[in-house]
Amino acid sequence: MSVTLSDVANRAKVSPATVSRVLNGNYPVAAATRERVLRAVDELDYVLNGPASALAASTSDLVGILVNDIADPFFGIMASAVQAEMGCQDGDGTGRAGGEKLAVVCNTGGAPDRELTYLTLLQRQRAAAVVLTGDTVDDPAHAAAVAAKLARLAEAGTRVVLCGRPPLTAHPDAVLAALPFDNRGGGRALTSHLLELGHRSIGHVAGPAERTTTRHRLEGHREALAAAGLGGDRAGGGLTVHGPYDRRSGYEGARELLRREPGLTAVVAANDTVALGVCAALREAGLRIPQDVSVAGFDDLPFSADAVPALTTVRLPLQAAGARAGRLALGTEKPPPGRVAEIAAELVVRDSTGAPRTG
Amino acid sequence: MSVTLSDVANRAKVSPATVSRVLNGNYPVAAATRERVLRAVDELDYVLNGPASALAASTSDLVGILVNDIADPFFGIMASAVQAEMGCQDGDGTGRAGGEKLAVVCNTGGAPDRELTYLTLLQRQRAAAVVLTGDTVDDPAHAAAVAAKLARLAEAGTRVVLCGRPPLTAHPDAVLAALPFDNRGGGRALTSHLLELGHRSIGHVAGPAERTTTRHRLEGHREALAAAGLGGDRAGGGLTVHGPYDRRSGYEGARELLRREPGLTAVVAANDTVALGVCAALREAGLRIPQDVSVAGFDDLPFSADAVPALTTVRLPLQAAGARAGRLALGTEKPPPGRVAEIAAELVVRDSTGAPRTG
DNA sequence: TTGTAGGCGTTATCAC
DNA sequence: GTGATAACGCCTACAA
Repeated sequence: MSVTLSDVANRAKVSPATVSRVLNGNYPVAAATRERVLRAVDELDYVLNGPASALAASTSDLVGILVNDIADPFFGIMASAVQAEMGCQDGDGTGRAGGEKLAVVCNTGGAPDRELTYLTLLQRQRAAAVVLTGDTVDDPAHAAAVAAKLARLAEAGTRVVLCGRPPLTAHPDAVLAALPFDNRGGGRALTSHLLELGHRSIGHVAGPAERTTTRHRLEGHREALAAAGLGGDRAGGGLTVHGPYDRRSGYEGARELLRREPGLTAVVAANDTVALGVCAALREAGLRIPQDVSVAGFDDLPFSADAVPALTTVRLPLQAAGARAGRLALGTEKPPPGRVAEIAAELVVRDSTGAPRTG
Repeated sequence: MSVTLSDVANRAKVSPATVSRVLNGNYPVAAATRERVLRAVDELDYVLNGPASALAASTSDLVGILVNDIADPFFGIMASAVQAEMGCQDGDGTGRAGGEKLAVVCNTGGAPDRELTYLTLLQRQRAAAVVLTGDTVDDPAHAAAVAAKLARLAEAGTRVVLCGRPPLTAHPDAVLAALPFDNRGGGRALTSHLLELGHRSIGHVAGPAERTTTRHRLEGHREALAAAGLGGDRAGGGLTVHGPYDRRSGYEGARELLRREPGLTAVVAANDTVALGVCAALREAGLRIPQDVSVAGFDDLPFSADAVPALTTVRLPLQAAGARAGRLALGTEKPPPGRVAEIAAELVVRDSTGAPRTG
């Protein structure tokens, strides 16, 4: 079969225990012995049996990252940042992977049941940590189920970190740290910006109706409107449509908004991708951006700066947040006081917003 | 500690072996017994210990997916497609969902050593399968190292599939199947298209110099030029610059090309993202697309259709290729004859290319 | 500093 | 159809 620890032990003329100790490195071993063992490992081309050591140590070196949509750079950037923290640097230049954690990214598609399924799978693997990114379904039953699952994971020693997702209400102590994005503040800043430019008829192509992120961004939007004395029906949804986080949703949403209110002078999109769809629909309707209609996105993904016109949006430090979540999951960084640290959102004004057309 | 198989066995008043059998579903068990066991599992909220079963069965339910850059939709789309295939497929019509595989996405950053490190990690986990996506460094030493590693993995029972990567030259039998993209054909089609439009001075902002994909796309480009009688210096690199697969590379590459050859009428980019950067630089130089300069991308990522102007590019069926690779890795689909099936690339002509300005 | 031995939770091979 | 019982490969007190 495959070469085992005792094979190495025999070759190096030591006990299996000693081999285990040099491999794990967290135990004193004589330099000469270690040398001999390492050589044997190399000669035999030995690779540790992960499952066996996970069983014996009752913990694995797997770290799970849950994302809604891996094909969306929003999640890709965070996942990448988390993974980058998992230290791929070999401890002793031997090219041997030392305290290496394997970051596994799990694509839930945003489906509540898949989220739970993956959590169970990770629990089964006795994952060392789990990072949940993105928002979640805004439903008490699902929230409770996830919270319960996370509580069990935490109980079993898995470190749970929330990145860009609101803290748990049910078992708040189950998560090591939560790094929610300030979606509300971002939404408020964006709409305030539009109001300051003079816009009074602002459409909103929001995200999926039942998601926390959608709700928070919308709340920020409405707070800004209310602060400007524009409450009531208009803020209540007359100029709001919902849809998924894709280009098509923006395209169709904009057409629908135009139908409802041809006098529209600005559109806020659920995110940058949706904003691109909005722009396409607007152009198709013969409207110039921003002369006729202003458009704003959210997230500030890399392509937004290159859009034509360059997109006004709200920057979320995805890379930084992911990196921090990764360190938290690894135990490299201390959790913030209260275990919650809100991530600030920053308004980025570019060329897709301007003063409304007069008259 | 945590609840184990024997706890369930006790509660259900059966032996651990029986519990194992109903959980794995691939063994005859009396309906009544199964019922009782399942109930006990539910009541105890039992979750299988993955490492333990992997150890005993000497195989895990992990499937590794290696990608160069998870934040790049090019890889995100493939990874997502592979992962989508890992869903619960019923083993033998029993209906029980047991064949869940955990797809783990590993971000190599395109670095050769990280590629090997991840392969070792996967080997350590006794992964059931490994899917390698994207291209690789065009270096014999590294290719040999990877091939050797893959051979060991295959030897240990891991199913190896190559998706969008050229077949191995060293241990061709180590991989179950290779699905290389027809980068050469795509490159040829693209440049032919430009030549047919009348372009004679075509710049090329290529990918990283030492990668197989870069080489193949470039070869296609030059084949087309040669076929049109435009060989020599121009084809040899006078109008070719290299850089990473990002927007900035396109931006700087285009500026450099413009400096070398102000009379340029077309630019071929390494991929769609790079093409966006090219467009930005061109516009900044006061050039219209495609009236003054035509631009073409590669891959046909979702945003390309929304670019302004919509990008002419070469479509790679990333989603379909990923799905097929996933099925191959799972053993759901038969490997192609010869274990190699080239994935066709299709020219997509949109608005960013046109006839060159006359005079 | 190093060796010995028991156990981690499952699966698989026998019997019954 | 079901129950004992050995592996599976490694970790970790405990001894030496």
